[in-house]
Amino acid sequence: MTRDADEIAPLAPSEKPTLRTIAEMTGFAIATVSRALADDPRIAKTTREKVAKAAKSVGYVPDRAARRLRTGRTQVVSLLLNTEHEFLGFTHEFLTGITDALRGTGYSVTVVPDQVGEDRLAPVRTILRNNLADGLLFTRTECFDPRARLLMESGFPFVSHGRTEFTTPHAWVDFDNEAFARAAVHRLVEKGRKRISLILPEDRFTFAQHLRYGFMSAVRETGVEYEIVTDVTLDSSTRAVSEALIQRRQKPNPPDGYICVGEVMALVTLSALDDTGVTPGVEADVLAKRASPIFDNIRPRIETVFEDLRATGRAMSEMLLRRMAGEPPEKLNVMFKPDAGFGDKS
Amino acid sequence: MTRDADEIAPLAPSEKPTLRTIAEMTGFAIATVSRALADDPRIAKTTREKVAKAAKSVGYVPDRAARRLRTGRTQVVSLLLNTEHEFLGFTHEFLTGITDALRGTGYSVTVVPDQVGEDRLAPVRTILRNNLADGLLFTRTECFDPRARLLMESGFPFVSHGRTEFTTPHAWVDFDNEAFARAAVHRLVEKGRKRISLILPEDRFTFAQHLRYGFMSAVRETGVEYEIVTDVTLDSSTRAVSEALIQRRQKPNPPDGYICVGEVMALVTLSALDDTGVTPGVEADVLAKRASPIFDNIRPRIETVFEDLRATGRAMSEMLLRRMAGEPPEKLNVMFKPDAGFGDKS
DNA sequence: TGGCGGAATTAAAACGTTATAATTCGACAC
DNA sequence: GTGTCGAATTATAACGTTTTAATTCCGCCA
Repeated sequence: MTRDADEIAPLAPSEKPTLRTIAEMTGFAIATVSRALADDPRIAKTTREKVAKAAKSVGYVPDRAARRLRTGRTQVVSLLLNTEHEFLGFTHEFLTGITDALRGTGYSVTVVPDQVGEDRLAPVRTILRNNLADGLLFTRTECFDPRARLLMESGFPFVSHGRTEFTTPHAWVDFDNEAFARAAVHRLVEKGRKRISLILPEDRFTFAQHLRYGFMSAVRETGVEYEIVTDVTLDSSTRAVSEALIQRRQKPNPPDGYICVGEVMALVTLSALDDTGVTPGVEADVLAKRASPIFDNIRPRIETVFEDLRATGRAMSEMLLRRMAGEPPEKLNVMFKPDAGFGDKS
Repeated sequence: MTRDADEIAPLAPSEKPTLRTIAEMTGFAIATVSRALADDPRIAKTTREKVAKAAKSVGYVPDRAARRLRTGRTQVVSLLLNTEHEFLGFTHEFLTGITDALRGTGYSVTVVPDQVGEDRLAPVRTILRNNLADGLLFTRTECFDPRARLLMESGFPFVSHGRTEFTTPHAWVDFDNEAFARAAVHRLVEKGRKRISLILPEDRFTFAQHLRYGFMSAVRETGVEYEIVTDVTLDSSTRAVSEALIQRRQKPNPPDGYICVGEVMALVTLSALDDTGVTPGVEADVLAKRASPIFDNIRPRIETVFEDLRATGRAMSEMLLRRMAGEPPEKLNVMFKPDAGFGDKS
């Protein structure tokens, strides 16, 4: 195999270029080309440059299947996506953040459904066993999330949206729901409200604990009356929630302040108030956490705190990249704080 | 290699099972096992059964990377997802429908961002060139969609959400926006409205044509006055739309009927009316297309028509499976009709 | 008895990589 | 001159499949 000077043979431009193509163009062996493209210092600098040039000229892109077969790395990130219930726009914003952060990294995202009602572990098992991804993102984290446990045991890179209560550290991104709940109570008291109502997520979710804690401590600090709705959760149907709220209003001593974790709850609450003849802002106040900008267009206007899910998705993906690169999880945590707080309309 | 009677050797259960594992267990050659698992009739029935049993007992799952390398098929479906703007819940519902339909097929979905403002062809090119998927789904189809054109030229399986105006047939799923617009006009006239306003998507999108056509023909039939807002489109920011609507109300002869293509438009319209002191249902009426159930909780109540995006995602995926199996696109079309129509609250 | 045909199975190559273990070759020390 | 070292490169095997082209083996006919 003669290698003639500095020239690059202009090969048949027909088929999809492989390492072999470049090897033939440059006269080097396939192994050399592979190494050169990986910028291996054991390959002479001049060689590396020549190879890089040739690769570029034919638009070489490594074959994912081949690389995956050889290395066992998939170049895929899986997202466990809750398919039952969503805060308005959650999926969209979150996914946009993820694809944003992954752009140009060579990783692609696959979406895997996660049914909270069913076995949440099953999809994780499939991914681990069949080696379908190099890393995992998931949401709606539980205090003792079985997925997190399994992934930690397996040493598989993942980032959760929400913390767990395990002692072993893992990567997470979370919103400070404790601060949100606390701020909401204080704001309602400030507005002169006397009895505050809250609907929580199911107990098993970590953020339920944070919300409860923030809520309760602010309630104690202020001495305001309160009630936590018991027969209904964040995941109940809007109809069930609506009925529960309406029924409550027909009993004595109804709340005059509502804290809503998410847009859907806020809309349901507003409509329940409307249906029972209560005017928000007058006889009662509603405060909410929102994840999309549409609330600017809801009337009556209500005060909200913004959870930036696009930024959340971005942060989680960036962390996952670092985990997959081998970085230990200890310092990979981000807590998003509620913005300046209630009262300032955006 | 002796094959002893009917027994299956109980192999070391440690590592991930491959064809080789099963070959060793059963005493057959790897090629035979491969064929047997594919239910190739050239393999003796008894052999196929024995192999199937062994495969099941070790929980064999074919390695995707290897199969992909060998066959060139990726077992992946890509979804081009608009990341700029969404109707509320669109992404969530649509994606849920897709993962629903793909469950158990062995296909997984990857999400690729599609920026309408940028080169919509770029991600398609990447997918084709690097063989990143076996099929493609996309939304926000244009009359002469360059993506559809390229994919048809390449013979690559795809299903679009929305039709094109190409003469070559391709698979699509669409909502009958023409019927929606027509029904909306008629309903508003029925309610006694005299001047009807519509905000359209950008002209290049096919559904803009359908909406316009349905709107205009109903307007002619009824002789009602109308206006199509020109300085603003469905993709304009909510702020811009809001301002346009408010400004219009301050001029003479404002509309008293509004047709809204999507939830966001409806909310913006409602808030603009509220901000200008107009009470929906009294001085004006708002009709909308909705894609999520939250509208039940919007006050004031407005009449809506439901576009089931989950079913849309499901239908598109099922079609794509058939396209990928080699079925010609001629008959692969589904048109979702607006439900019974306006007036009946769900 | 020899040969033929067909059913069942298998050996081997290939897909495009990467990693391990050579191999080449010139420089330099003795 | 012989031997050793190290830098640069390369041959080769392997990852787990599918598929093409053998090969085995048996029954059957002449």
